[in-house]
Amino acid sequence: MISVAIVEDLEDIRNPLFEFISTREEFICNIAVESVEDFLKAADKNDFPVDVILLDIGLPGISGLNAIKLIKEKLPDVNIIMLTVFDDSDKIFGAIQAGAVGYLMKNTPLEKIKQAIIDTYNGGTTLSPEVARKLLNFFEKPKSKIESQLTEKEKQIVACMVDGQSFKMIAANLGNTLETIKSHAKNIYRKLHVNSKAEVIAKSFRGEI
Amino acid sequence: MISVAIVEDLEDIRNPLFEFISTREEFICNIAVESVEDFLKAADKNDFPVDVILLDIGLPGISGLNAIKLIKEKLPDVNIIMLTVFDDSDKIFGAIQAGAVGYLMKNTPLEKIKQAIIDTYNGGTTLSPEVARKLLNFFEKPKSKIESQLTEKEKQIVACMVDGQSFKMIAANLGNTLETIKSHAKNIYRKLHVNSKAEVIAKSFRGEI
DNA sequence: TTCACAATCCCACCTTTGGGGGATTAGGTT
DNA sequence: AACCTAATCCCCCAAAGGTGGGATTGTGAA
Repeated sequence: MISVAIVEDLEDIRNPLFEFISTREEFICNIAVESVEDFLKAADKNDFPVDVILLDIGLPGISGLNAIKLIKEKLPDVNIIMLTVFDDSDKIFGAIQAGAVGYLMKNTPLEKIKQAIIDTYNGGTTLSPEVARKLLNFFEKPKSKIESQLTEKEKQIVACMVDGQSFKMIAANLGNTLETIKSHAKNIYRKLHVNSKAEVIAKSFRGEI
Repeated sequence: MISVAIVEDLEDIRNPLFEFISTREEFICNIAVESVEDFLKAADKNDFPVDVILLDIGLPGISGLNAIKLIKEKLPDVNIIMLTVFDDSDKIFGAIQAGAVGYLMKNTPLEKIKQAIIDTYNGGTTLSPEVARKLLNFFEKPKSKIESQLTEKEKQIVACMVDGQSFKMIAANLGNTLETIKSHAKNIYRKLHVNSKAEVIAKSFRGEI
């Protein structure tokens, strides 16, 4: 019997999923929670080892993406299948690199989800067709970088931000005043549609710049 | 209606496959041949554009693997699904790099092959679970051995920081006060020898946490 | 039983950052 | 000439972040 956990904030999705899985004789579902925080708590109390986790990628609070690393530290051998409504390739690659082994759209028929859990448990993996094609495309030809809309100077400043430098340090390093760097930062935020240095750094590391 | 071609030397496999596909109303099969050479000849004479090819990877003469390149020169937009009896990762990667978009074991049930053809035609792809897992393992980051000195709670907060969240947002998401998060942040900075959120995010993305 | 430490919260004070205005200069386009 | 943009700098003010102190509770190890 395969022990399955569900981490999904929307009741309309979590409840039918729980209903389905807990009534299959192949599965047992001791954990069906709405957040990563709740899952980590539940996993501590649970006697059954968790075999497979169905994890929403877009959870509020700790996102499913960041949760993978946290969960794998606690449960290194668990198989994580990501659930998503979007076909978001950035998140797909993030999830894969973090160690997820499956990636399904939420509208996947229940019978296919069942098969995916079984395949995953047996060391296979299930990707929705769109996700699989994205992976193959990655291999076929090195991805063409999206031409950044940032100017040369702005890219330099982003690079300094990514190093963890304060505006003051950036100004010193690039030979400008603090005000100049602040001014550039404002323009960078506008172009990237963000409003903090933290978001710029995150975007940069995700390859979105 | 999807035009499907079959290139497979073994009659025991080719004939049932042809029987199945040509009797589905979704498909038409004008080409069911035993070699790549025959396929290329048939493709010239055929009026129907070929949409999907089921191609044996281990053909005598020109192998399926080498055939991909040849076929794609003549029919650049065709979708090639490889058929194999072996779970041979070298051949898998070769086929993918050459431009195949699907990879199925020959013992795959006919209904799944049907679905794979439809998915492939619609821009998706189908990999058998074992093949998919191999691909994912290729992408997965080797996990760092450095045991994090951060507590569970602290790791959660770092995960939120990495998402670009403000302390206020983190407090709301984790159900704490702002002061609690600030207090944890202080401890995180001390443990990681940094003094800003930006540095924590940078460290995290570099896998140094 | 002490002791350490994680987790929770609070206050005060200061620095950094973000958003809203500007301005000037230099370089190109139309 | 009129216009745009990049790059440089300035001011002000509010929001967010960082630092240095606390306090309390609970758990688990020495």
